[in-house]
Amino acid sequence: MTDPDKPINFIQQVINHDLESGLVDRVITRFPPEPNGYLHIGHAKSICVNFGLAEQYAGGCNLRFDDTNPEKEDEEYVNAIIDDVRWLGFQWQGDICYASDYFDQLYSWAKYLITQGKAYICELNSEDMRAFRGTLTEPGKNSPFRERPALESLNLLEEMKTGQIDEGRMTLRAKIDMASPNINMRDPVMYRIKKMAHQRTGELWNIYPSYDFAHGQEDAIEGVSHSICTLEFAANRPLYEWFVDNLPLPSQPRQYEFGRLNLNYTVTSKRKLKQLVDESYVEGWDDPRMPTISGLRRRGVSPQAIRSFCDSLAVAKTDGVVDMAQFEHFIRDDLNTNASRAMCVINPLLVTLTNYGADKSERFVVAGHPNRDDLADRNLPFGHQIYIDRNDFSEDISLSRKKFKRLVIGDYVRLRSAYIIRADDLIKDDSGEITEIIGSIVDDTVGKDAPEGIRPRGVIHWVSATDCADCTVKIYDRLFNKAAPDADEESFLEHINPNSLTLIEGCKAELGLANASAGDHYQFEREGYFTRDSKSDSLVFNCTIGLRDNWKI
RNA sequence: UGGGGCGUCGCCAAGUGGUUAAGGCACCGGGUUUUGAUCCCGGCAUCGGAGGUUCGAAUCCUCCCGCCCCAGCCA
Repeated sequence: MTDPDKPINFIQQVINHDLESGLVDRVITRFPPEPNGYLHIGHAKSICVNFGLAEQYAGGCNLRFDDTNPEKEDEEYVNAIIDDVRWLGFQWQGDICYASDYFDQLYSWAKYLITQGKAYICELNSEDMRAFRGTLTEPGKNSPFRERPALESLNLLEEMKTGQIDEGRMTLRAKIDMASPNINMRDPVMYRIKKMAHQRTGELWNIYPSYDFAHGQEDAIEGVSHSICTLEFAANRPLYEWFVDNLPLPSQPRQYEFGRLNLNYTVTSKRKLKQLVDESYVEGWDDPRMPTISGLRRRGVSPQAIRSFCDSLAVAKTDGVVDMAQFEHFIRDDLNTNASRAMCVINPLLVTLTNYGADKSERFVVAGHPNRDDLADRNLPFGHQIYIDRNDFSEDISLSRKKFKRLVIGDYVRLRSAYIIRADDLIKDDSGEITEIIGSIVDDTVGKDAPEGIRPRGVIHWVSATDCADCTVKIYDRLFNKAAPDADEESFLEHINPNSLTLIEGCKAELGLANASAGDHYQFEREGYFTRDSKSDSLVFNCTIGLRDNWKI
């Protein structure tokens, strides 16, 4: 799994050092999502880093829900996250962990800190607390409650816990340093009152621990050796360490930060993705245009493509924006080697083959993949009438064969895996639209080179007009038409691409496709990669991504 | 502005005093091809800036410039 040629990243350097020095004997990491939304491609990187490290070092990785704020969290998200991690192919160590499982322990550690004179109940309201905190350039001022006797704080904390104090009236704060240049160290809140039921602990608690008071201790309880998070938590590290140093923890985890993944032409912020869902800009968290794991899955992106992409990313401290094209490369790369080939005519144009009897028919057995015989062969019916794509025919006979490698009247083209045909005539309706092409086959050309004197202009796909499956195809474009939708002042919503979804009905697919199921990947030859939509009962295919298209006029 | 972090090709990114400054994506040429796909060949940077140390610097020092994060009882 580990690429020997891939350079060692800075976290691996730290781990190697910790292992050699004996500081650590087993590498334990963790992926700690808050269940307040669905996982997205950015989380995938974190998942790959954490589970990947555990795998490389034969350690373990925990899946732990950081459920310390019932206000934003929901069981729906918990289940979706579990599904996504599993779908990506990762297995966590032991049982799933929850911060809420540690609420009792956290609470007793809070009391311990009060006893040590290192925490106190503060009655400043949020507005005053902000004022007392100072600013980036000015130090803060001590809370008037800072020196309150430990016993008093202990009693008040108990009252907070049991619901005797109103929300917002009090907090438990760590007594650190109101003059610290690091604002996170200016007596941060450890517990706040939230008289709210928690999806796992119910009505048991009226107070909930803050992220800072919970995270490092959760890591310590679980024996996490390397707690890897994203760059924005770097300023919280001194606080993380302060709790680790001042509490009688079972282990001393260390925090390391790396740059989170950013992709252009999309947003990776749970808050923004939730807004897109809540305000119906998309159909849901799993809308195929969403950069969520579930959206990518429904779109037809494979777990392996996501993992390959994530593995291609550097674990470093630079915060860059990765080009969507890089992700697309890995999607195509995976699909090209794994997707079965098939034919589907998206804009059907009827072709009647005059020299192929209406009562005649054949079946061609065709490979499912050009270089993989483990993928099942296909059975393609052929007959008197077929469909080709309207884009594969042109009335302009002046187009050079180099410029237009498709069908024109009087010239030949190869039907993929079938006959060479010639277009002889066309029929139009009253409005001037072409309704039918009249053509003919060249005998004995299936699976054989073109006979002397006949040079097909190119190869086009087709489907039997009588033996095919009607289907709908959904083509997606980027959700935003600006590379950095959330870069400037105006809302990212201003940059939503109004044409991100194109629905095309009346497409004609080769017969076998009628049995496709969601999760199967196909390459519709000359078009792109598709998968059956998991949310539709009828035959609907989502375009995962188009084939690369290099030709220019 | 106080603190923390980061600046190597259009994008991502190796590089830890001596290399022709990896690799991938994108792009541009050319070849193969019953998918204008795939595949194959080839092209593509002097390292944010200015000084300095050194026989020698992307790598060390100094100053400057730019970008990101922190002033939620969010995570």
